[in-house]
Amino acid sequence: MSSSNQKRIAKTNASTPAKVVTLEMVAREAGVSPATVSRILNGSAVVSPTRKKSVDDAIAKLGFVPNPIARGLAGGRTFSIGVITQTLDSPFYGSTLRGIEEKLLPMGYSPLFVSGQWNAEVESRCMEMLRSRRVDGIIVLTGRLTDTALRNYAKSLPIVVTGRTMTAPGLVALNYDNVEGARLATQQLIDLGHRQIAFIGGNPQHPDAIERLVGYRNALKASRVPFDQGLVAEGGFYEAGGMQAVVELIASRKRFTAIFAANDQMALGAVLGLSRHSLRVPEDVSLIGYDDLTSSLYATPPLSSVHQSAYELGQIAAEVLLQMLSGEKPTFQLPLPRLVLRESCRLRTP
Amino acid sequence: MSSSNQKRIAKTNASTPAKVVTLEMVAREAGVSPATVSRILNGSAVVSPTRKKSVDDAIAKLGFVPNPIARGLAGGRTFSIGVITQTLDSPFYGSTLRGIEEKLLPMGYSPLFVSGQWNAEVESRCMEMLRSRRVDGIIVLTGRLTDTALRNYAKSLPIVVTGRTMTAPGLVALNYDNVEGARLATQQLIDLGHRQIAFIGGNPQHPDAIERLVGYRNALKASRVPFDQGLVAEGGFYEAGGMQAVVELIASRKRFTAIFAANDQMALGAVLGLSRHSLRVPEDVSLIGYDDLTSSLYATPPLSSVHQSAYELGQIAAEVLLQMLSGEKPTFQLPLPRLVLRESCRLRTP
DNA sequence: ATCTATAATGAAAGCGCTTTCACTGTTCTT
DNA sequence: AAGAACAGTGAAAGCGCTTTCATTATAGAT
Repeated sequence: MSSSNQKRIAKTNASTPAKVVTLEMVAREAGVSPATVSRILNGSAVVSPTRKKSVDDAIAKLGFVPNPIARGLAGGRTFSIGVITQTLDSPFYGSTLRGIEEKLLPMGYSPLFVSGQWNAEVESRCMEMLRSRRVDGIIVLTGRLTDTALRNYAKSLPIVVTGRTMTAPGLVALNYDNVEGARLATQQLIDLGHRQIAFIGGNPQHPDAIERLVGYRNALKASRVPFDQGLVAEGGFYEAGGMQAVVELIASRKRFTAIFAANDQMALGAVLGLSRHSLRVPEDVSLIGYDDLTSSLYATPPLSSVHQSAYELGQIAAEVLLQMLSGEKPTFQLPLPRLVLRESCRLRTP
Repeated sequence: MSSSNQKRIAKTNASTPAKVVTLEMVAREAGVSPATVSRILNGSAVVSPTRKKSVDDAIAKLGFVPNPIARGLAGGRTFSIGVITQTLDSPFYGSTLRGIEEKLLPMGYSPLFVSGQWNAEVESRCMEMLRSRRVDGIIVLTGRLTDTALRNYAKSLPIVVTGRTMTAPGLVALNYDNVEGARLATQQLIDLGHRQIAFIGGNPQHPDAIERLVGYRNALKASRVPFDQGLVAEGGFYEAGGMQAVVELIASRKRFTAIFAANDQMALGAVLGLSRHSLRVPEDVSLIGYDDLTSSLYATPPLSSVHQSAYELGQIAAEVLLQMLSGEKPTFQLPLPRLVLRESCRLRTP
């Protein structure tokens, strides 16, 4: 920061002649003390209706908007919520961010989004940054921090974390039932007559990936279909990996008539991989994905998928955090995963 | 905000026993005045090397992190940048947000993302919100605000806006050359022998949509291919619209052998629409999209598209704003749109 | 009617930083 | 060698709020 910098700022401000209305001006206008105005603003004490009225009038007349910065300094509350997402451009979490924003803004809170990039160290830095910005609470979308680390952060700040199952004081974890979702998808393929069902998994360190594999295996076992490690490939949760996984699967000469991919992005990549070998979906291979992205509805063919509303997840996370901040005991109900059948899977043709 | 709320907060803070290191503690530790520490932090005045050293040591020893809230109140600068995007879950702008974040964070600035939802009124509210949060500058990603409105906001705050061409004091506009990009795509289809080239446009109020139509027409004119209004359909920039547009085009019984879609999402929808009528890409219809989304690379077939880096756009926008904030004259170079040829278009088969 | 508990208010002290202002030494001038 | 100019520095006054604390007015108790 050069000093010329500072000067320029000063100049910019000068060009905006004292438009800002302060609480003190409201107090003077209403003929009360600043303390009274503050109390009305925060509902932190009872104020006589007479004064309340005159203050409200003054606020309206002057168009007063409280300065969140000053509130933050004085009161310790900044009305901002830190949100650690992993990448800002994820088709899945993007909707979650939208859900969070939509719940927060009407309540006067602003989200502060930062990307952890699926990296515990980066996430820690984000945490520090958010704390230094004095956010009132934090929402963590999955990520790679250890439960212990989170538990620790939760000592100083209310936290809502998605994508894991754990409990700790000052922390609530929100998790969709991945095992059940994966079971549903696999069971559907079994019901369609498929027996050689390949599984394209995500990053094996990722809890979602692990749980979905479990669901896949559970379904197989329930129908006495033997599990075959050779039918499991890793796709890293991105399109490229899904495509690569299919290519490897085919190269291994393992027979399969269906694929369950642990997310839609990999499923989409798989479609391309299959087509490279002149295999069509669903004529030659049935396919089910996971997440039910908006774009999956318009894939060719439209992709069957396990729906879990990312948007709703965001809304719930925000709501829960708001409840924690207001001292209520958080209550919530996560929707169950459900299978959305479209055209990417069909009866096995013998 | 109930008073129980306040109490709860107080309690939460109490459980974090005075971990916060303040500038004053650093000053005491280093044996200097707070003013000196501040000057070192901001580089706002020359300080003797001796004291600088001892202050730096004290900062390191105590692990001091300046409180941006207090800085905001005292200095008028919050080191936060407002970013008005339209939806947080856009596959295109998502990358832009990432680009912005990556440039801002290392410089000590934090982005504050808000969604304008392609609605001028909502955007105005966002603007007010950002101003009330005292952001140091604002980046607007396209949006629907009038140029006049922006010009006005720019009087009190440096602004960078993308997706339009305009000039104003305190404002810089960044715009990709949509006309040229659309011309490139259309020309390519013409070069491949196509003469009946349909155009699926976006929302006709959207400048991008208008400019891309112009580019399409320019290319036709340059090759003396007559323009046919019947080959133009509107797809609203989403998959659903792209699909719908194709369905209508087919229903109108207009012949066409190629389609240029004004963005990839519509192009992807178009693929599905075509397949509904047993038309394959590229065998029966050649297709080129716009934006070159990551997912387009893994579409089946991989989609040819006009590449314009959303990510880079974000980076440049952030950089330009930073330059403005430091009083420099902003310099930048927007990359030209370029055509990325993949498998969705081929020579016309007569 | 007198005393105490309670409700409603204002004065004033910060929150953690920046910035002006005034004050010392130094280094140049001439 | 004496005065001017300047480089470093600290004291102190805020920034716009919240929150204690003390004070006064009012209701309730005896």
